[in-house]
Amino acid sequence: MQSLSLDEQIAYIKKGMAELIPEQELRERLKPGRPLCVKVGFDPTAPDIHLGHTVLLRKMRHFQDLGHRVIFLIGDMTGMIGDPTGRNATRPPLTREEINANAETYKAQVFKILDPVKTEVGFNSAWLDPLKFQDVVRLCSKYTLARLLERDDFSKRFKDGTPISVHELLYPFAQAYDSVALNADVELGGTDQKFNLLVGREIQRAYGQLPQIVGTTPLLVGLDGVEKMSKSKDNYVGVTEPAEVMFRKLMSIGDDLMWNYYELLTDLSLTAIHTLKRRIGSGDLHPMQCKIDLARSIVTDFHSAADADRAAEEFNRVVRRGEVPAAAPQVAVPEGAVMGRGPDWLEVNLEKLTVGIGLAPSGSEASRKRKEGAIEIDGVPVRDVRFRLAAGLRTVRLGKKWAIVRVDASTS
RNA sequence: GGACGGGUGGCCGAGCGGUUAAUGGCAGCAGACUGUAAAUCUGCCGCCCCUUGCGGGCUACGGAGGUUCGAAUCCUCCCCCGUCCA
Repeated sequence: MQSLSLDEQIAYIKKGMAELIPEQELRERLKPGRPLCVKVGFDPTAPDIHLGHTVLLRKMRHFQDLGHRVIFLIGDMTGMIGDPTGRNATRPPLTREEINANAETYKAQVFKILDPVKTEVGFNSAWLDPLKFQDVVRLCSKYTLARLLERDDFSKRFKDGTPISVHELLYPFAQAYDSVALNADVELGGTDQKFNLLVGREIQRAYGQLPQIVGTTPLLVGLDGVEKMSKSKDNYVGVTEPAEVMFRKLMSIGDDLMWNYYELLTDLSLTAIHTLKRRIGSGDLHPMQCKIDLARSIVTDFHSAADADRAAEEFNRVVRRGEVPAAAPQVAVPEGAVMGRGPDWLEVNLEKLTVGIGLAPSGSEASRKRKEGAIEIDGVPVRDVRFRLAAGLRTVRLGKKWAIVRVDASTS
């Protein structure tokens, strides 16, 4: 990787990046070939990582690939302030215990992307804690209120009359001081972090350092193709989800979104991605195959190639051929569903059965689905309430949910 | 402290005394179609019971009371949220 030309390095870095400010400075600093100090701060609030977060992590990894030092900085001190970014209200600060717990969760998930050997994990309390009041005053003297109010959320809240506590104004300085403490060459963050990252440049300058280069990564669009990926929108893929689930979720994205994901969630170069596009255009590559490859690549990152193969196979079997999933749970007929018995059969109430084995959330829902003909037993839609199940293993399906039901007539 | 406006099902948002489990949109679920999808079309979209019926019951329109044969719709008090004036 280090044998790449300067242009190639820049291209590698710029791929999937929203902004690089300023690119020319990065070029200059890359020239001597010394490892740069790349700093990325993480707010220890929401440690449940999904693919949206991995865009930034992947970019960090790219810097590692190029031989640079990457600092994974946990903002334990700033977490106590509560980052006002994107908030229209004051954020409740976290306790020490919460912060520590979240930091651990982070570390457990983050190394699926980052190279653990090349990653330095740090806490900004290390240098923020010992600061004296006069140090803080000195830090604050480097910036003006007017500039601070340029920031969107501050000015909006100020105009609207929503309270802004003074300590919130300090947040960008704390973050900027991190850059000073580390003498960072580069700081990365999401596009929403742009303001804070840029303050870092000014403060570093004021402390006689070379201002850091700022790189922002775009927000990842969620599976729905519209809103940004977020847990609350339920359009996300969590990095700890099982391979099969990840695979299936990824296959559900629209074809257009696939290119965006290729750019932000794989290490393929832009030229390689273009080749794929061209091959689909010429009919040489099937779009579905292309999406399968994407899903496989992402699943491999968080599990393994073998898991990805298994997931792909499972996808083929269940979704494309409509066969029973390997992971379909095997369950007994719930007692409450049994209406009658024979020597080699069991008569069940279909609605109670589907609820009892977890395919339907409520009796009413089961009843509706039954009337819609959505309940299948051994591949045949069943609309009868009372249904005779032959002894043995019966597969019951309601939409995407499956269960293998063990029908044991002999036991009374 | 004062003056208005508002709180409806996961969300947005109609309804303003009676076919109202509550229009419509979004989200969701199922079915059809397809290359998995997306898009499109169709049905569903509170819970429970009986069961295959335009069945029965319960709960629901911020909370608590009240008026009425009957209230999400009217009245009273309370809580909460916005806007404006002090």
